[in-house]
Amino acid sequence: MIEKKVLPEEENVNKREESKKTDQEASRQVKVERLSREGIDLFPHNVKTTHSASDIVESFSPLSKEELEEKKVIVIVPGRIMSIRRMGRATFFHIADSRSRLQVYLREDKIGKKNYQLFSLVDIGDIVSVKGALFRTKTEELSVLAESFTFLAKCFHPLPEKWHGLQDVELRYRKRYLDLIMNPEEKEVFRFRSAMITDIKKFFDQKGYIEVETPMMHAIPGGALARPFKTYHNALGMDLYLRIAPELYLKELIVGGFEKVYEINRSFRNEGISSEHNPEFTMLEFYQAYSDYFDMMDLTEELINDLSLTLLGKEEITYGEHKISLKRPWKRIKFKDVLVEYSGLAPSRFQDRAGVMELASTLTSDKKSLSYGKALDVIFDKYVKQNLIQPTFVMNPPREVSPLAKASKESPDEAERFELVMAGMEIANAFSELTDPEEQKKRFTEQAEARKKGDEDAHWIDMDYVHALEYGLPPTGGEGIGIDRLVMILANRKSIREVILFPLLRPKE
RNA sequence: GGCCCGUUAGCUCAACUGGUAGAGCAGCGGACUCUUAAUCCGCAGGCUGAAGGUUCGAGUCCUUCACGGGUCACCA
Repeated sequence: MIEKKVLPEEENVNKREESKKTDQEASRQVKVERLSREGIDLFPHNVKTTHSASDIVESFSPLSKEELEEKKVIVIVPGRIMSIRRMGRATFFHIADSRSRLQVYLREDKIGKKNYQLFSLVDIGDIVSVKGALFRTKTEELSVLAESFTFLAKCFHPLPEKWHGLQDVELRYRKRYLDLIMNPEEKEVFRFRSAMITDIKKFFDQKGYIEVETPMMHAIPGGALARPFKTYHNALGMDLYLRIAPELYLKELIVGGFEKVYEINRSFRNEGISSEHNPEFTMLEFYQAYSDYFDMMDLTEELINDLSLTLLGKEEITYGEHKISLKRPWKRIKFKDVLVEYSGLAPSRFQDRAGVMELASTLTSDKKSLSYGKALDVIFDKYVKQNLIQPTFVMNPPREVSPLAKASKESPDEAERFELVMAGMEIANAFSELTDPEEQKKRFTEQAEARKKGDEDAHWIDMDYVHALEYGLPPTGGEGIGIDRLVMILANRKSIREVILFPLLRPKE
């Protein structure tokens, strides 16, 4: 009885799946069955190849028709079929690898009637390897004259349109593989990203830094002002938080005697999603003993300028409608001056504290925890940031919003800290690290009070970290750079989702 | 979370003030041995994101919901 009840349901499930199949998928299924009947392995374990399509394009493009004919280069080349042009007893098709497309010319008289018939069961999207000699067509296109072909994988679904590619943004993010198959320029973005990270590592390695890995799961989330993701460790029976920043651990390594450390890895913040925010994002953080935030400014200029020269071969880049010059030196301006200069607000408006507080309170819903320092920060975000297109070091923000930075000697309300803003986006954040344990404890206590008042982003008290400081942290400059945003700027992409392979989306259905 | 916009064939897009849902590519069948967005002839493909409502009649108007994009808020 039970089995009978279960079975029809299963059948229904299968039927539903089958009825979901489109006519095109059904037709591919029929081909699969016919090929299997012919004893053809559609998913072989391996394949021997001699070249990739890119290899061939790179190595043989300079050769003329005659040179190719004379050399008789036989290749075995794999690739995904991107287009097919059948013309009776001859067929042209293109195969693609990660960089290049290569044309294949297939003739019935060359590969035999039987094989030519089998090829009629090949679809766009299938992965094959082709063996044959290189030649040039009448129109001079470098091509393979096929002697044989082998299935490497069957594609069960039709590919998106060959001319327009995949346009639907949602589909592009949900099925990134389709985006990558269809839109080669998207592949370039991720190739660029990879090259950039390689160069960053080279840059720091050459300067004597060591790359380290610190925990991603923290008992106390620290190093930034942000809301964390919470998780739970069963065996230890404890709550853990995904890190919001690696900062505190990296400074503990400086205490431990590594003078220069960096880490490139994910941090996680449980906050809104936007074209500039993904809940998990990649941050570069680096710390250098015996330096301060001025040294960090120099280093930052050098790094980003280097990256642009190495990867793009220029110092002037285009970002959307803006031209951005990365020529050194970059603008350095104090936080309080930038407010006056770029906010568009009358300087007099910053003269009385009450007026500033009032203005800020109209800009934010979070009024409970609004202090003077926070109020200035709110005004900066709302009125100033978007106007800073050229790279700008905004120096000495309020001390109150910088609980891990040294206070400025001359103006104790300010922090020895800067934010690097570019294209209206915050790219980096650095300070002369606060090294005095007593002062750090005081700052943490201030933060705890702010938290009590409802500031959910206030820093947690981390006595382990204070304890580490008690052993002596030398004067240290430290910085975090948002890698995703830096890729956005250098690769000219307007959304962070365009530079993260799998951005977070709500599951559909 | 607020507001605005979008969701139509596998893909890219049409469909006027409510009146029979269409094209290109892809697919299927046929012709074609140098094509390249191949060409030519023919065919098939849709519960218009989901659920309600208004109407003689809804892809189109209204409500709710889902997902996405933009923007504001939040957020370094």
